[in-house]
Amino acid sequence: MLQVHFIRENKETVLAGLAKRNFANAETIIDQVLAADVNRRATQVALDNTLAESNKLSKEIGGLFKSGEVQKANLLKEKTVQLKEKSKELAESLNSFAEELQELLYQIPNVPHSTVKAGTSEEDNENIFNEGAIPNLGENALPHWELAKKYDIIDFELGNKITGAGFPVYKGKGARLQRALINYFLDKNTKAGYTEVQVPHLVNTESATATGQLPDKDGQMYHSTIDDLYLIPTAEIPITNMFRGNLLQESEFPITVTGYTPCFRREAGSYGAHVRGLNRLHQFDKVEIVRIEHPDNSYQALNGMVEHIKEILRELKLPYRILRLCGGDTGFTSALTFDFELFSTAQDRWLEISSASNFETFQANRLKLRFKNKEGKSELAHTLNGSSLALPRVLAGILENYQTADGIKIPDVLVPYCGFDYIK
RNA sequence: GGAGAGAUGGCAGAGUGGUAAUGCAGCAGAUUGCUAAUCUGUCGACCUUAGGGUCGCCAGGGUUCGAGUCCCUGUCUCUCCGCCA
Repeated sequence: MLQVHFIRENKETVLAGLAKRNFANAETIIDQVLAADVNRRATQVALDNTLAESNKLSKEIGGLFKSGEVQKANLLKEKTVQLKEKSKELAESLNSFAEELQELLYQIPNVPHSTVKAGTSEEDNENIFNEGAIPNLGENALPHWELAKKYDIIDFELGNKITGAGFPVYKGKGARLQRALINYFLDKNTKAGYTEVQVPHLVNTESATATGQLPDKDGQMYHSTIDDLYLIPTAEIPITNMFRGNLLQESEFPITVTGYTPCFRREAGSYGAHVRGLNRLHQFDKVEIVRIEHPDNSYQALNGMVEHIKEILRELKLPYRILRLCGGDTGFTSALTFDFELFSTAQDRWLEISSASNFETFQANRLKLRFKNKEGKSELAHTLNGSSLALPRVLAGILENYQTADGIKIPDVLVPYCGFDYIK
């Protein structure tokens, strides 16, 4: 959520930013925000003045009672009754202006960073980095869902029986490889200074709202209505909300946390060949990194996250590219997002495996996550997160890119974690 | 699930109807021959900035001229019991 005073003081910047996202009716909604803001403030001033008068009278009445001047006191009492009615009306209208303002602000996405290009869809994303050799697999290369069946390591039908589509069962060396990846990722992250946590997999409405999944992505999360809890679509929610409402000292920066969780997504509206196999699941595993940063350092921190993820992919020897998302493809809450995609040779397409974003103060505003700055004032912190990494597509990439006539070769760096070097 | 206790500023912790003590931490300044001590101010949010004003003691209502304090509803935490991995 953008801060009202930021919009008030930087209207043109906000409009230019929203234009890069192709955000419809930006001007209209910004004007509505500004109007609601003016109304809210004017009403608050009127209310404050009424209450001030009322408070003053109450003090006088107190004094009169003490000195025994009951008649005078009763006269003043009548006056306060009128003031009370007036302030009640003003309070109600203040509330409705504040609510209106809040609802409008919830609809406005973050202002993209200056380096973000305008664009409407993934077609407009900028490819800014490529690394890793694309293997030559020959004509008999199989997509991962065939390999999974051939070596009996992932059972999609079994998942269908137990739950439904998009809930695979990993078996034998498939399960072991999955666990190896989780451990490997967590080890890499903790070695880079991230503190490992295990967090709840269900969150309340407040948490989901603070990181921006609600109200924007309502319907994408599984919702346990009886307890009003949501299954997490990403560890970003519980981990970032660990710090909700906190007032930090500058010396506490940077805060760096990593955690492994399953992620649950309804993926309503997804269909077709692109959702085959592991490409799009309702439940998948992911290791996440989250940073809370001083505003002056957040972009440097984002670059650090990108370098960190690069190193992991380098070690796994997987061919990948980095995209800087265009305005239209950047998430609602993000100011700048880099997507990592690995190349699946057998499918001949790029698969998104990580997304690293700087949210600046957008989440912090809802989280009320602040720090004391050098002037002793409270200031919003910056929040960032990235996947390091999402499991299923990395698994798909390994199965497909490492397939040989003798079976699936395990990347060297994972062999100690797996305890085997081939899946045959 | 049953019973009891509780929720106050960044933290700790007073305050049972008259308008939020105190300590620690933070920030600013003063002073002193010195890794520090001492003193002063500041130290929640919003509005307005010339003063100021308003709100704020878990949330939402109510009583009252006036509520941290009294009443109602809800949420959460702790203790004990029950159930259970």
